[in-house]
Amino acid sequence: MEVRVRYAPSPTGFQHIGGVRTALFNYLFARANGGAFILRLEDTDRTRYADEYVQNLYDTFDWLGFKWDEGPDIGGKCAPYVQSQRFELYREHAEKLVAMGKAYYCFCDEDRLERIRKIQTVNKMAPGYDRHCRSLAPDEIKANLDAGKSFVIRLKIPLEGATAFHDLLLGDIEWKNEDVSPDPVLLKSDGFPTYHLANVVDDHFMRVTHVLRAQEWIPSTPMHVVMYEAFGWMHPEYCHLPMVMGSDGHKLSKRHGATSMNEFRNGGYLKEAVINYIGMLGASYEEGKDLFSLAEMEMLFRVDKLNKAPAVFDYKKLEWFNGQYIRLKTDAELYELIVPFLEKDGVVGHAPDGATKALLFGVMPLIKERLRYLTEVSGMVRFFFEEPAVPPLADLVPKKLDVSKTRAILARASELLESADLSNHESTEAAFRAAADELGVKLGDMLMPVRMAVTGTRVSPPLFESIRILGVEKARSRIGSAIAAF
RNA sequence: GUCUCCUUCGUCUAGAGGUUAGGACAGCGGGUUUUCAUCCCGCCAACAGGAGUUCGAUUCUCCUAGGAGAUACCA
Repeated sequence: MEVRVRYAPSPTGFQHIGGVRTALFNYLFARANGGAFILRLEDTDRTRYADEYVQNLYDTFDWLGFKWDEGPDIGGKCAPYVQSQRFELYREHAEKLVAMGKAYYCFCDEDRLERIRKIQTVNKMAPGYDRHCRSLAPDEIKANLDAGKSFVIRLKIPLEGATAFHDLLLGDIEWKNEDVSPDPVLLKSDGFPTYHLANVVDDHFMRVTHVLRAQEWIPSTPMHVVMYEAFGWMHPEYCHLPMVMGSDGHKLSKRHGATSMNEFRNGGYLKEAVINYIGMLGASYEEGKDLFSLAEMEMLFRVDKLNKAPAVFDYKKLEWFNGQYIRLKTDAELYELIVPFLEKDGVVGHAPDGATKALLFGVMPLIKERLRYLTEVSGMVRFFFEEPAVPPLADLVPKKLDVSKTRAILARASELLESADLSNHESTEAAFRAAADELGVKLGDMLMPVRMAVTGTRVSPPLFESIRILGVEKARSRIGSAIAAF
């Protein structure tokens, strides 16, 4: 039987780490098993829904480079893949369960529900519906319906016994029926299905064979199983994925730092780093190897490689992955990645001209080893495009040296640069070293004032290369400005 | 509160009934070096606790503790 899995996000927020990870694992599972990966939009929560979230979903996965085999945008044999477009199907099936005596109309309003909740809390009882309408007489139901009273449809959870299911990762899990949520709502009063109904109906009709989802769904799995049984359907295989936690051990959320993929993308992360890191969170593929491409993970993914315990999201380790992948890029690739950030920061104009591009290509090897995030690029290369402010004296003069010495260093450096062959590192460095000796200072102390004058910062790409790319004339003029400020 | 799941260095993890319990990130120290990085080397650091099974348990079983998740007309 063909393996079919799905990622079924609800467009009620921006795509975040947790969702993307669930999507990744489903995607990998499909690829590793030669199956199909389906995207389904679960837009049944009309109060939290927004179009921009749907757009964000597409943008995010487009960026990551995930492709689904069936989905709202590309169709497929089980279309439509948007739940709001399958509206009738759910209603019909909810009614069907009522007809079969497996579900019932409930006319309890918000107030009554609120009241019983209050009583339950006061009496320290487990909160939940009291099944009041489960035993309504047929004529009572008919009267309510005829009166046009608003209703929901609730699933009858068996009052006794237990419901068990097998989890591919966790093994056998059994729940006493009395501990299953008492008669969950299937169809809301607005006619929309709840997640539970829509999920089960769609997974059935879309012939989903494996449900890989976060462990927070474990408690609702028994009610899903009850529903499948009520319908007389086989339920899919379940695999509940370990959750992603923040550093405090709680479910990862905004307060732990960036969580939405937007933030990572705008924050200068590479998709390869994010995918690699997320794919390794709660899993391992091969001892002694850390870097895995998406293609490699597609080959290697197996459920028994997953860990059962929740995993803490480590931004430091992601940062390391990011640096690794930046270093793996060719100059041309890195250039493409970096330009949007330079444009955004106003370092270069839109659609850089040939000269700018050539300059940046020259700079690429200098910054590749230094970037941790693409966002850092502007700060590193700005001095190539803009005149840095003349540094204050205090920053120009190296520790232990005085003003006149520094002035002499700058003058001498400017002189050396005039005749230096900057394409030859050794000779340039040798010349500066000799000059430093002459002046009685260390090479580092000789170069730091020059660095400050030319780049405007204490930390910069290698000086000689930078000057070569910038142009000796510009460099000397900046040194001149610094001297003039004394 | 109740139910369910989970438990190897700070973090992500490998591991097997007998190992000096391995790797990676972080941290610390050192080397290379014109700054910063990169790169290289080294150090620190873990089997939650208690019973049981066994010649031998970190590994198997049970209990305890701790953690997490769920307890909605949200997913």
